[in-house]
Amino acid sequence: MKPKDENKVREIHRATLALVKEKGLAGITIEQIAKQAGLATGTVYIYFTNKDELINSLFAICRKASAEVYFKNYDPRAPFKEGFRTVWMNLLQYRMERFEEAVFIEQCYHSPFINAGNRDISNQLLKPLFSLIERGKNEQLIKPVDTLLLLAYIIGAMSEIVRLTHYQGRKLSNKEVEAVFGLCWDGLRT
Amino acid sequence: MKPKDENKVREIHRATLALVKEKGLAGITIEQIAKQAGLATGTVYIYFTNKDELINSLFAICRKASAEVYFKNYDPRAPFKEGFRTVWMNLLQYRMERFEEAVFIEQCYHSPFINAGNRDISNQLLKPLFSLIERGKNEQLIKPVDTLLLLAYIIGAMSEIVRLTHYQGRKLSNKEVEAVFGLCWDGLRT
Amino acid sequence: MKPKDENKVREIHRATLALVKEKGLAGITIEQIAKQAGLATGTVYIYFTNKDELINSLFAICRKASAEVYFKNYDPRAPFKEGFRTVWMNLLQYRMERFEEAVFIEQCYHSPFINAGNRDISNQLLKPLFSLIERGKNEQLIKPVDTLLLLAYIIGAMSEIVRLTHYQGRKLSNKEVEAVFGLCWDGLRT
Amino acid sequence: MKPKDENKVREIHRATLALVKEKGLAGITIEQIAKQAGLATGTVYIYFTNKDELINSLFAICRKASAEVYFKNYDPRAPFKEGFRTVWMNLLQYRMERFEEAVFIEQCYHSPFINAGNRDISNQLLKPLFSLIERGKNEQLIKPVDTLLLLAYIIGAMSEIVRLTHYQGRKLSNKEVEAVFGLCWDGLRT
DNA sequence: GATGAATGAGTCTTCATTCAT
DNA sequence: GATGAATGAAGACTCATTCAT
Repeated sequence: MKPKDENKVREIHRATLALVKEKGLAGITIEQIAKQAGLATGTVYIYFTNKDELINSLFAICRKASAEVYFKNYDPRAPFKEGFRTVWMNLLQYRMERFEEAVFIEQCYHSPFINAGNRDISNQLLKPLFSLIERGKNEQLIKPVDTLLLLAYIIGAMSEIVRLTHYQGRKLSNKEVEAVFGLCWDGLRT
Repeated sequence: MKPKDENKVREIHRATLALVKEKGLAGITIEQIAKQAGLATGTVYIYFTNKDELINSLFAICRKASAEVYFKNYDPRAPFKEGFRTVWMNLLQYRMERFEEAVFIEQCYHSPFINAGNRDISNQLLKPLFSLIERGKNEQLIKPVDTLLLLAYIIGAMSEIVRLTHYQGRKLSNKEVEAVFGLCWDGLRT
Repeated sequence: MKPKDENKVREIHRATLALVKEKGLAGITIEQIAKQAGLATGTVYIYFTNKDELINSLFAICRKASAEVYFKNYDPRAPFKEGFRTVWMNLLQYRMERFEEAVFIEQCYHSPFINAGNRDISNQLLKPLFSLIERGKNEQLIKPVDTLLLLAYIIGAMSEIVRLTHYQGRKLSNKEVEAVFGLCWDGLRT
Repeated sequence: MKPKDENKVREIHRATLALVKEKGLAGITIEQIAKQAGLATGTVYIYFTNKDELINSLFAICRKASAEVYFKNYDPRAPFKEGFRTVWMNLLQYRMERFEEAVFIEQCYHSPFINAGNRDISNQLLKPLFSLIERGKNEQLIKPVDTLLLLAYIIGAMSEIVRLTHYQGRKLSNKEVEAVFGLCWDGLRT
């Protein structure tokens, strides 16, 4: 007896991310995913009841995984700016390393695949970031602007920069990272 | 292949934008587009040779249209900050009013529809913005950071904020618009 | 503009009956049905939303069509035996001519296709036959046995005889028809 | 291909009969059969080379089994009517108890599974019944009608009555059994 | 030009069968 | 022998595109 191979779930997810980045959600088929993952078409259906569930589960995983990394090395007793910087750097690194996931998430919004429940859950993952910004505002280090707007500002700028460099086929130098952080921080601070 | 009724072309484009926003590129069919535009399926093929061309032409139009609006009321003799502010406001207004186009463009980027040529052309439309930022850098009002990074910073932040408010089902108040401009400008300025 | 061709519905039904007789419900595919009807696969889906509906509609039609023929030339003022004979002959003729329909109906019972509603409706079609037998019982010409049992007796015997001759590749002679009617009538009469 | 555990073969057959009655031949899969029999999918293939053979073997068994029971308690020296009555009652009892088998046989007849050989063999099982009726005709107790027609009459009527009561969810009372036998016998007798 | 029915290649999904454990 | 995951051919269904009206 061969037990269900939890590894295969990961292989399928990985293959899906790669293909969505390349062709978009509109352009992928189960057969392609299977081939990319080194499996037969039917095998995909052992691990997922259908394409919908495959996409939704991947969506949920991507959302959750990112949230778990954001606060790595974050020390709540350190001064705000230092803590913010840590989290910001984590975010940047994660997004650069996992660009495919960002593309996938983006394509999922406005897709017939993602069900409403999944969307809501994923927003809750922003909460820790939300609290962080609130702290900065309480300490009067951050402008007294609606926190969600501030988060959109931070994440939007970062996403676009990651996207740009990705398509330029390069990485940000350390100097550039500092410069970009400077843009972001100067925008936020009082 | 493009006879008289230029009106129908616009109807089809409009229908496509609405549907892509609702269901994503992955979820739309020619039949749906035709119905939404109040036409028969076959009629779409009188105005577009195929789906590919329909999407590509819409992509090109969206790109161009936006570029044309950016510099409305821009006076090159006015001080830099004033000019930048004018362009920034134009950008913001355009994106809020035509959110569907932003979604469409975004979905197109990783899709099997958009051909390489179209992608390159569209980037050239950024040139005026590019020059504007360069001017700010020359006048030492803007940080000496790679201009493309600065553009990504400006546009990324703005896009995300527009998206956020769109999904919140609201508009930015005048005060919020000023606050957001403040974030952006404080980030950029020396 | 080419309007939906009601003829095609009939073609598809006809093709389905032929194939079910040949291969059973278990052995038919939409592609086969389409080919047999001289259509493309997709065309079948213009007239039926799915295989299920195709089978169910055919089931309903077969049931209804038969009921309409049973009482042809039946004169309620004629003596009972004469009227019964007329109906019995109609039944026999119909079943011999439309053997395929009988096979189809038979296969449909115990199939995943037929939905409960359809089953119930079809039973109501037996009502006229039911009344006829009741009349015979009232006139004390027919044995005082549960009417449904009598109907099952009549129809079961007839069905099997039709089936037998069909597979023998022959028709009943006039003499045989009379003989079989004799079996049936002698069983029923008081 | 048929090793020890004859028990499992029976379990698989039993499971198949139950499922065919419920869903028809068109609706069953090997996986369902295995699950119903409490086995793994692969195990079925230890006892049967393929689905075809599974169905055919079950078909053959059902046919044979029934034939063996028909003449239980039949005394060839008893008067014809008594002997016929014994056989008729055996047939009735068997069909009521094993309704599933009747459904299965019926579904098999127009199916891509049953091979021609199996069909012919099964008809030979009717021979004892055939001889019985011939005896009745020789003794001039039974109408001089083609024997196969008489058999179809007897079995068809009985099948339909069993089916009717089965779907009514009830059994025939002793009185009803006598009444139905009366119908049949009065039809046959001279 | 406009229509929408017709087409059939291409998807998703199922399922008989195989095979590693 | 038993298991159930893996396979891939085949079936249901969709949809871009064509074409008769």
